[in-house]
Amino acid sequence: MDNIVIDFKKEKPLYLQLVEIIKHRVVENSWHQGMKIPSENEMAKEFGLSVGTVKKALGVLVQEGVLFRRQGQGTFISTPDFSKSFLRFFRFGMTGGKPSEVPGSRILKLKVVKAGKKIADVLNLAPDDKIYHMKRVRTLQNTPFAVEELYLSYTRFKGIDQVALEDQLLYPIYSEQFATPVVWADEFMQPDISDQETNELLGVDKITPVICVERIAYSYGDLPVEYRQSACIGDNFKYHIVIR
Amino acid sequence: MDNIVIDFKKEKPLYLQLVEIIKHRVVENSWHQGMKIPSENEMAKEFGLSVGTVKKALGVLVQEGVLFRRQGQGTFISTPDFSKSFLRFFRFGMTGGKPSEVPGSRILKLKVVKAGKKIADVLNLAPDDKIYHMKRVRTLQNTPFAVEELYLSYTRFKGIDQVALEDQLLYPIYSEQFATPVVWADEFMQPDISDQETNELLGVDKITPVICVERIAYSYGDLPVEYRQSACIGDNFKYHIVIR
DNA sequence: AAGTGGTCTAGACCACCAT
DNA sequence: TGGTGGTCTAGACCACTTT
Repeated sequence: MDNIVIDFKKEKPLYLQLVEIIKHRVVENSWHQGMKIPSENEMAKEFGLSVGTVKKALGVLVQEGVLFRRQGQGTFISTPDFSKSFLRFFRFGMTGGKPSEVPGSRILKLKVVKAGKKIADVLNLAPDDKIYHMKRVRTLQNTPFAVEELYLSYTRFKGIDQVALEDQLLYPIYSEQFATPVVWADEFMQPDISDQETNELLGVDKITPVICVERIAYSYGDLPVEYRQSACIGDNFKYHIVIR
Repeated sequence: MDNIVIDFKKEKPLYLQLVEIIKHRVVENSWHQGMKIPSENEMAKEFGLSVGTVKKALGVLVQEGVLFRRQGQGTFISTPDFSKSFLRFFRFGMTGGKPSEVPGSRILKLKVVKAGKKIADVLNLAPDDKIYHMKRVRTLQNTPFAVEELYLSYTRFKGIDQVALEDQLLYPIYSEQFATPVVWADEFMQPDISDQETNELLGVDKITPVICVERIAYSYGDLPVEYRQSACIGDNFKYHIVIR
């Protein structure tokens, strides 16, 4: 089952085969986030490759963000970098660029419901499967900036309604209490204008621009584990990219 | 003046020095877009480096998008890739993902004015310097989707008011008629709600979400050559990123 | 001092493209 | 056929970190 050996028949470059093997080990969680992996020399021996080929494979994985390396220490499994997230703005951009404090959260609702067609599709479940449906308001310095609806697989996160979630970041909880680290995510952003209910929850009194962010968060093996819809106050939202 | 030689004293890795030299040649335009550059072997000889080191330098430049390589043919200077642009969406996203036709443009205004403080700052000019100020409506299938204001250095683009710009893409004109290719760009995106004038120009009759995109386009040597503000109908705008 | 990754070399062989 | 980039090797030496 496990392709633990390199195929020297040249059907595929050796360094790309090694890339696949390493990714596979990360996916099946025998190597986990932050962990140090074997050195170049050890892997060269293990797979019968030259050090140069191993270096090349590791270089690819560093480029892809799967690994990071530190001279004199070793090679490690990365955690995902949310610095490009649309939501990140609210944590770092609103107060003028400096990293500010962790946002607060007030839970409005956390119930077990049936997934339904759309959510089931996104989370790769059956429509009749049970899910957690959470609704919360997020704040910075006690000022609300977003209303979020979250959808989680019931079987995977069974018991999360017993955990204190108020003012907590969720991904460390997924990782530490449910053995489900988030390793990458897809985000979609759409502009809209605020409706009555959102206005009330966000404490706004007239029509304002709103940023709607959808995020699908994935764990190892491209397994979708969380679907999230956020409606954020768009007043000061500004997103930046560089085109090269 | 020209750092045409590699310094072997190890103040900096040799391959990074070569990266700088190649970038410099691109910047000063002695190597231009699309052009084939010397082969690995030639460069190794020219600079007294091993082929491996040249390969590494070229690999970095491919990663950065400065070069692309084709086996059996050679190494070439790239053109920038606007596929991540916020504006690109309107060309490719609105009709359902398939590449649709080039957007049309109706010029509303094209005048020479003084830069003023803000534009001068962005375009690296003096506030009293003259600039072109253009305003145009952009359309897809004869339906307006954006109002754009553009600002261009007068000295660099002198005579552009004599060129037929209606329904033309500007960057090929900058490149071919004014020897000023756009090689990268900075974009900022902000949501807003439509005002009266925008509504009229875009043919909308009530308050709708609007996406405001600012773009600063740069030529070789990080020289800012165009500043552009676009107000786009946000109704169907959806932007996607992957976080790793 | 031992182990790590980072740089660099000089070669070999291959796949691909133009002629 | 000759030139190009793509892969791979087996070393050497260096800079950095930990023990």
